[in-house]
Amino acid sequence: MEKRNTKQKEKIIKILSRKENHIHPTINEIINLVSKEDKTIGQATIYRQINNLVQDNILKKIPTKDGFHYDIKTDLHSHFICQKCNRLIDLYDSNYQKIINELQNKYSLNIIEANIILYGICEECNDKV
Amino acid sequence: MEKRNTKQKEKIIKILSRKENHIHPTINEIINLVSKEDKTIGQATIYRQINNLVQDNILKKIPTKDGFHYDIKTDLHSHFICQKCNRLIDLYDSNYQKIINELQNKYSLNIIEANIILYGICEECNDKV
DNA sequence: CTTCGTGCAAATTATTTGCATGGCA
DNA sequence: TGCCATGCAAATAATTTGCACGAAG
Repeated sequence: MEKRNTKQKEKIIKILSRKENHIHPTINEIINLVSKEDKTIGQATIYRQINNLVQDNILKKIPTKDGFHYDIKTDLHSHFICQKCNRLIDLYDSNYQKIINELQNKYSLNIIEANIILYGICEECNDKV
Repeated sequence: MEKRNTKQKEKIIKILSRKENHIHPTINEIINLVSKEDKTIGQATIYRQINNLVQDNILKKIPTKDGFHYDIKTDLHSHFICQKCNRLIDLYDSNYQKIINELQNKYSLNIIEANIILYGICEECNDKV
């Protein structure tokens, strides 16, 4: 599982690490972000590196109804997707861990990862009506 | 939004309604189930009907890391996917609604739907080690 | 009778793979 | 130097669409 450090990999991580890019991009958005800065990086490389980063637990792969999004943050939180404006918003709640613990005990599971996605209408879109 | 009742649509609903098929099938599993009983139904029709049923809230589309699964049940519950045996298990917990309500208030959201997916190792696979 | 849903095949989109080459360790 | 990661293009997989026709209302 030894992985090499290439300038392609470093550039992808660097771009995804920027605060302004903490937008849970899809693979296409990642391809666009990367290509905008370096047109020489092939998209197969981006696919391969993104999959590597997910395997190495640097990125989290978030399945949604609209396809996969990627999140570089790793602390336990959930996501809200507005069905009007399509924004993806991070939600934090102190009770997640409690619920997960309860479920672990109740069903005798070993829970490693949680994907909690809520769909609805966000505050702004609600106000606009 | 008027939809016709065709024998293809009826057959698909009938098959998915059977208890033994409450296995959160993927689109491919659905295509197999349907084709096994009626080879004359085209797969484009199955794709189209499944999407209709999701739109009409008869089926729930569940995004997971391994692609979409479909669930004919509609009551609030979450799913657990065992990363060893790949089983998808339904989990029920009375606190979901409470958490969702809290998040609604805290973030001023209008939450319409929740997708909660937990990944880990199930009891049986844990015991096998 | 009119219009929608269907089956088929082709088109499109998304993702993976084979291979020759250059770059990292 | 040896081997892995890359870029490119082609292959494959997943999903959607165009069209002529048959069936539902």
